[in-house]
Amino acid sequence: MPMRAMTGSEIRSAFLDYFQAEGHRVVASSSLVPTADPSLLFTNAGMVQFKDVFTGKEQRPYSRAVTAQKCVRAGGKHNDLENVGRTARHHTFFEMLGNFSFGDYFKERAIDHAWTFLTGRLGLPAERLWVTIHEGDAALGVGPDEEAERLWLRYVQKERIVPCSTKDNFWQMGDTGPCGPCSEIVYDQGPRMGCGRPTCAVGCDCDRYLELWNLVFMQFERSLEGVLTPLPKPSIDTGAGLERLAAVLQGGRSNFDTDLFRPIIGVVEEQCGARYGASVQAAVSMRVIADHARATAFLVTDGVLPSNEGRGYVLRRIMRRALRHGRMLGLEEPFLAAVTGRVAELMQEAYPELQEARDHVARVAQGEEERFGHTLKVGLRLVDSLLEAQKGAGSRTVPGAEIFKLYDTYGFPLDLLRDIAGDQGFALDEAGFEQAMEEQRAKARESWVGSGEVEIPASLKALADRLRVEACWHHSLTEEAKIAAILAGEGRQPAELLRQGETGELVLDRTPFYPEAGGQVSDGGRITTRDGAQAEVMAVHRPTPNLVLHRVRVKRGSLRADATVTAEVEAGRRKATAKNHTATHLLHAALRQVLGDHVKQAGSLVAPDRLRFDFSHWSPLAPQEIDRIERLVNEQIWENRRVGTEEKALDDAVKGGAMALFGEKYGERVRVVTVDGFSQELCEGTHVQATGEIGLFKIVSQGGVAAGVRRVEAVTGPGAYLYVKQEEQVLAEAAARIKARPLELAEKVERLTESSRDLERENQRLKARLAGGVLEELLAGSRDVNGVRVAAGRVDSLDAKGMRELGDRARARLGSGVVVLVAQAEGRVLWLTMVTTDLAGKVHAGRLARELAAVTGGGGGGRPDMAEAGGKDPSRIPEALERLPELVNRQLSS
RNA sequence: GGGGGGUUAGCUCAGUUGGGAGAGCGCCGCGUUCGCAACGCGGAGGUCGAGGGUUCGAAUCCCUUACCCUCCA
Repeated sequence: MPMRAMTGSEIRSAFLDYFQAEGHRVVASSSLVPTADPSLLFTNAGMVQFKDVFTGKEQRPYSRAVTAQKCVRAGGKHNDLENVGRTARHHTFFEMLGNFSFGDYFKERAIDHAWTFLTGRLGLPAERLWVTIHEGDAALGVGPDEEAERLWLRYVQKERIVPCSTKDNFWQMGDTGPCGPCSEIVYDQGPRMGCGRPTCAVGCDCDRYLELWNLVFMQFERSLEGVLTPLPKPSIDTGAGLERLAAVLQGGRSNFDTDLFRPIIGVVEEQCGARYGASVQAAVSMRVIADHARATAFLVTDGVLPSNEGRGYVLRRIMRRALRHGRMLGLEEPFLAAVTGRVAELMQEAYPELQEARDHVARVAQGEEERFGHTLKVGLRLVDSLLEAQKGAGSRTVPGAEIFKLYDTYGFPLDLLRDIAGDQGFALDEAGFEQAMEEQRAKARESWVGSGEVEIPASLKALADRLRVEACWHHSLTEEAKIAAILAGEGRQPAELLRQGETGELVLDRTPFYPEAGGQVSDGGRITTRDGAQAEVMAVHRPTPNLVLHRVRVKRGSLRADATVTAEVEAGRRKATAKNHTATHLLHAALRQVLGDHVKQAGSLVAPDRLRFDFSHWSPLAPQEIDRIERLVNEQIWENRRVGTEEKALDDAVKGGAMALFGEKYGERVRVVTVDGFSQELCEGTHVQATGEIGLFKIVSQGGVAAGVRRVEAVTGPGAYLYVKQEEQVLAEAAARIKARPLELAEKVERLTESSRDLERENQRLKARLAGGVLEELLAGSRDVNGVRVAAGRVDSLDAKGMRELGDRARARLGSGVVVLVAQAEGRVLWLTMVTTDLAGKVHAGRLARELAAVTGGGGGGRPDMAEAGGKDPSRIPEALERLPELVNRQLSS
């Protein structure tokens, strides 16, 4: 027996070492963001990165592998988020240890290895281990897994081999594909950890019987009809949770009592000044924070940012839950970054990327804490006024609809609302809330149409399986090729012939056309036959690796399947695109040099006329930063650095420092594009041979795309020249208009604005004086209508604002009366009517305005004391004014 | 993918039947003070996210769109 329990780190190494010694390739953990699998939110098991290997779609140069895989389980089908912290075993982030056989060894070796490792290397007492096997399933047409039972009997007594149902012990990847029975190794932690019920046994959901390791025996292929046929070369997929192993070996009651978690909890203890375990509630909060901080650190490191949809939303929920528990511990100031920092320190040996991304993670954490703080602040205000209103209405219950609105629209945490309302003696209508919630869920489900994956039509799938296209785009622009297939019509059905004027898609056996990929747009060009037929290539794409589709329009003649054609790429477009693509790599490297290593590509467009680059970065770029980036890129162009490409193994490429991007799918062999001494990136695109060809690089714009993502657009070569030229012209023209030299432009504009402002003021003064005169005139011309003073006048020199000011002054001077102003401006009529308050109820300004405007061919209205109206016929203004006394009089006498 | 809410001065935000674009803080100037803070007076600063429509008239109503917040999937 070892004197000291193994640490989590030691268990991980022991596992990898053990299987490496047994002929397994140690494969690095894949990103938490699954590559090329839109159906999966996060990597949630060790086998995810080997999916295509199991189905045979992908080949690897090894047939046995071992991994320690980072996993996240949150959101999606099994949503355990609410359980984390309350139980001993639930986590959002955990590490899965797994060994894999791809058609190599099967059940016997898998069982031997698992047993030997647990009892031998880890020293777990054999008498505490139980195993489960699949009991068989008539519906599936599968009998009990007697083979596994026989093999287990070599190590365990029959009493400790428990048959289990399909629900627990039969694994399948999806509705179709590889599947098979599983066998689990269970550890008996003893009665002190159990529920004490007489029925307690393996499978009980208490903590006594702990599932340590799941062995999946992939031995069948499931067809669409649900029929299982044996696989010729069955495979093995296993998974053991590192946290559980550590808990068992270190003798703790929970996964949180291991060295994987205690140091993280320690940081939380320091932050809030309370001891872990002092109170049950506080302990839950500390566990939640520790767990969620791990998930946050790993997810952000793998390129996920908190947002309001998809993966980012799950991350945000995890982070906010941690923050909420922080507040429950009395932590009001940002604390999460300190905790994620500790996670990075603790795990850096196994996951060096954590340390590299540490500052980035801290910034993201801090940003989210600020945003959450804001959400709470706004929410608290709303809660206050809501409770106030309820009190006013004499109610002591908060309606479900209001709770829902707070939660749904403003993101206010329900439990916090419960606390606040409770303190003030309010009850919550939680049933009403649940109902509203259920309605929203139902609505969302209804509209759900499936994941964003584009379905490939069956006809294309069949074609792809049959064909293997030869890609020539990296070494030539013109190729002799044969038309392997033609697709035409709405359903993209195979066709024999494509006639003049028709559009369709061509499959060639070899092609020089670059298909749209990695942000680079596809080539254009033409396809011709010897007998003079000609088609224009409009777009090229590649739905599967074996299938390149050329979208064409036939200009002349017709194209026939099996015909021999000449495929010719438009060289100018290709060249311009290549300049922009290489420039994109230079820009990416320059951004990282100037802004820091947290800059990661988040999206990219490479077109012939421009390039667009999205990347993770927190603040807008300062003008000086843009200058430095632009200059750095241009310096590389002036240096005329060589651009080389090279094929190598993915591992070697990454070790050599090449930039690999998340969200991209890479095979075992990758293409590395190197700009000597400056940049190295995995890339399939087309590039220039030396940076000098780019000519000139100019950033055209920069802006934000989403929180934490910035976008830069730039042009190169002739495009950049044109851009600069245009700016020069605009400048020259502007300068010419104000008779200045371009260099003096700023100064001269400054002087002009100043003088224009002076003139403006002078104008105001004159207008005011003029209005004074007009005012006197207006008052002098006022007349009595049935005991009411009516002042009316035409003021064409004033605009609407001036009229209102004049009207106000006239009304004040009048004390009691009616003011009517009318002006003609740009062929239209503008009316303003005002009535002093003492006449309210006698004369209505709105009605008066409407009636006056009607005469001049318009309409209008307003408040009883002030109204505006318009019209279209200025020639009738005098007529309208003449009718004014009559109109006023009619209102007075009605 | 589907809901809810938002976008108004440098910042935080008001702005109800559609009819004067505002407050607080900040900034500049003047006053008060030995000086500072505070205070008083004055001032600069607004494509009311963008585009279309309805109307005599739109920050306000309708449609489209961008972005942000938020919930659900």
